[in-house]
Amino acid sequence: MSAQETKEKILKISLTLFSRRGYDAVSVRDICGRVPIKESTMYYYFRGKREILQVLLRRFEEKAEGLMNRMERELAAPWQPGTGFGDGVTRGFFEEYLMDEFCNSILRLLRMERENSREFEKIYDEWMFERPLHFQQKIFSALAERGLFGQADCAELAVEYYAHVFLYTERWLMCGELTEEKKERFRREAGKQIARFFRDKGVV
Amino acid sequence: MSAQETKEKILKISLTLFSRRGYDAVSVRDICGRVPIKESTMYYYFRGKREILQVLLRRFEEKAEGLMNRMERELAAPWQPGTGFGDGVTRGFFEEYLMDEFCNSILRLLRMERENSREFEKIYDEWMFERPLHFQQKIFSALAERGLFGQADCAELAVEYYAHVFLYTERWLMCGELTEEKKERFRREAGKQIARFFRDKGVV
Amino acid sequence: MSAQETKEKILKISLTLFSRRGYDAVSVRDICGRVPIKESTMYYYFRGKREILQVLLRRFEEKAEGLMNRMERELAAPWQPGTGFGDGVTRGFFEEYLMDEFCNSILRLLRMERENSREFEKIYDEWMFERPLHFQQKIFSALAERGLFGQADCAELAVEYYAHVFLYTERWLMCGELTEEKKERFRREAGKQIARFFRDKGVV
Amino acid sequence: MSAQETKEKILKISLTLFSRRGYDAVSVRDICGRVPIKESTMYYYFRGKREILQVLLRRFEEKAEGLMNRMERELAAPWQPGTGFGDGVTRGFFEEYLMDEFCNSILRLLRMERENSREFEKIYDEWMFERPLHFQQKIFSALAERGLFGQADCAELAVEYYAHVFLYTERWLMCGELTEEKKERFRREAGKQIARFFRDKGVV
DNA sequence: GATGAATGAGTGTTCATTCAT
DNA sequence: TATGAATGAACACTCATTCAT
Repeated sequence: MSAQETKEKILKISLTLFSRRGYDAVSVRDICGRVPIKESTMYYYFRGKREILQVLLRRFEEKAEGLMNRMERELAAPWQPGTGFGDGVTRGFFEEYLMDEFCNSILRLLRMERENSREFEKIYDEWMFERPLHFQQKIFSALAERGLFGQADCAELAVEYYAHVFLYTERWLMCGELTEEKKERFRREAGKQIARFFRDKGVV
Repeated sequence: MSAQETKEKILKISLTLFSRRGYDAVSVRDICGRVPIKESTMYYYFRGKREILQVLLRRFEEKAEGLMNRMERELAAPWQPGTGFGDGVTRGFFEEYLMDEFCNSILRLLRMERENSREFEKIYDEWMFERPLHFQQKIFSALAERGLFGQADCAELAVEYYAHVFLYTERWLMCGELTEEKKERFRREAGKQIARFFRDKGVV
Repeated sequence: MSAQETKEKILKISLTLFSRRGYDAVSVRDICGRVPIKESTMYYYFRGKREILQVLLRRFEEKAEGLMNRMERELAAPWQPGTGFGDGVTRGFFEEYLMDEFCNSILRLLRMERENSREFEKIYDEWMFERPLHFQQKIFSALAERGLFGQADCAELAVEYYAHVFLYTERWLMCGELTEEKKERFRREAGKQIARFFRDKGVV
Repeated sequence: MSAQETKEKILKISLTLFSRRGYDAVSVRDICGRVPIKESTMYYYFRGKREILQVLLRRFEEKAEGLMNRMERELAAPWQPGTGFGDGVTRGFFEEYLMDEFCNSILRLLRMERENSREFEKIYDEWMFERPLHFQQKIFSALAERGLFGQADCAELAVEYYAHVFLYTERWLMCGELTEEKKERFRREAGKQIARFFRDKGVV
């Protein structure tokens, strides 16, 4: 195994364990035993347990930032007739963010660690609430501009919409193993609520 | 301090710490240092750290069970004209459950620990999702019976309704200290969404 | 072995090892292995390795302070004819300070640790140079007052006198094991120099 | 940087750190981080950390031996009228030995390490006491031969003389950083004592 | 010449728990 | 009731060293 691979494996396994049991409850022994390397080898790649966490968080913020930007650009592009406008970005947000193994794990980890640290509380709040809500609001604004949606307070609509997404996210995506079965259940139930939401708002 | 008082103090302090930092991150030293008693004294009252947690959980289940039963009985009682039907139970659910210090702490603890244990995952799911949803469905059924609410799929309505409650619960009641300010914010924002919900459904 | 005895034994063994090898080079394992207790037991008596050192230092400062005070009082007392004035205090300084096992060990430890810490440098300087020189100056003043010694700059005389004491202290008392043989050699050689010193100064 | 330069840099930095903190307290990481090279590179130049120390010691012994021999030769040379006989060698002993950065560092290192090792204890004793005393005795013999000094037990005189040098050496040259200020203070205070010494002995 | 990758032994320290008193 | 004294197992981390490249 090459050096880069070893480092990646440490990161991958650490995230898996951190997201399941929380940062503190995972020991360096646990991580290294699964790579497998000796504990002292870990200190060749990282300055300490803490640094693993920091690298993971930095990567997450970059990835999430990139994803959000990409989706905003897609939103600005002209509407492709024949597809529900905004379907693509919604699917992107679900599949590449909430259900993406890496992002999902980080969000779970943050949800646990926010209790111990103001910094993590802030990051969790940003990426679980602020950004998604803000993004959803933009979608509704874009829909309204194109006349697909009645003019309304987009911020409030975003909250109403996101509440359903969040409930199902918490229920199916953020606990236990992220199985295909759970993902499917999330898609189905959240999809149903979303459909109802648009029907209620008079969108065809 | 009497024996009973000591035992209660151990439980109270343990819950406070567990709900903030998680079960594993709290040491017997932490707990006993705050009571204050010597660590070995704790083993006179409890078989071990684990038992403290079990006693707390048992109490919670009894208390929550009792609360739900009491509210269901209230729901069955004839409607007091002049008050919004169901207002009392809703207020009860908010004030005596989600915002009650004991229940709130347990729910936070469960939310953390469910990652480590199937058992806790089950309990959390039951008391954060299953029971509240089931209970909310009963409210809507009761409202429909009394003609205050159009006939509809009460289960689906319950989900739609509870999604908002849950979002605000997660955002304001389940992180950081449970201050009066946060409680007030929850009451206000959740209340607004609930009002909108009933308006949309044609309930006066 | 009683608790108090255990604590004292930890202190005694720690000092022995610290004074030989230096604080850092002595491990908690080393100390506990010789007591003998398990390492975790040490943490019942002391908050950490550092605290052992602090307790030892505090005791030394108290003891040395007490000794200096006692000797100053003796100096103020009327001269017992038939004995060399000041002989008692000089003997006290040698036997109960420089050659006392506890004080000797602490001084050796301080001599090593002063390289690592300004605090220790200060304490060493105080108890190896400042205080002894100041004390010796007082002896010469007292001798001069009683007419046993020509008036002179007592501070300079103290330095001249103490230089010999210090040389022999460093050479025989502050390295390797403090054997009776070395002590005897110190007494003899330092005594000779002291005698010569007084002879040179015209004291009978 | 050439291989030879790298090796010298390793030695120089090692000595600086060893003399400040002691051999054990300095890690290979510390040394290599300051060179800078990778730890593994060090093992190309030296068989291990221990060998660095041995090379330094060997060099010191050669250098000190050379210095002593040179000074003895100077002593045997005919007296240059107009200068205090022996001034040159005394100055040489101070400036090129006690205050020379390399020799000073080695002596400090030896002073620390002699506690851990018989071998170092011997070397320290030799180069801090035996040789200087022996050398000083030769100076006095030479002075006496030339009639500049009353016949006396040169060995005893040497001890008396060296005691002062040693006290000031320990106090100003062997702790903390070896600044110009400290050197100057040493020259001044030791010089004063030496002058007094010769005055007392009737040397003009 | 120099290093990237790895390791076994050891560091000080915290942990939940036991048990005689 | 309560505790003083003790412990084995685990913790994150540092160390000098090795060896293939």
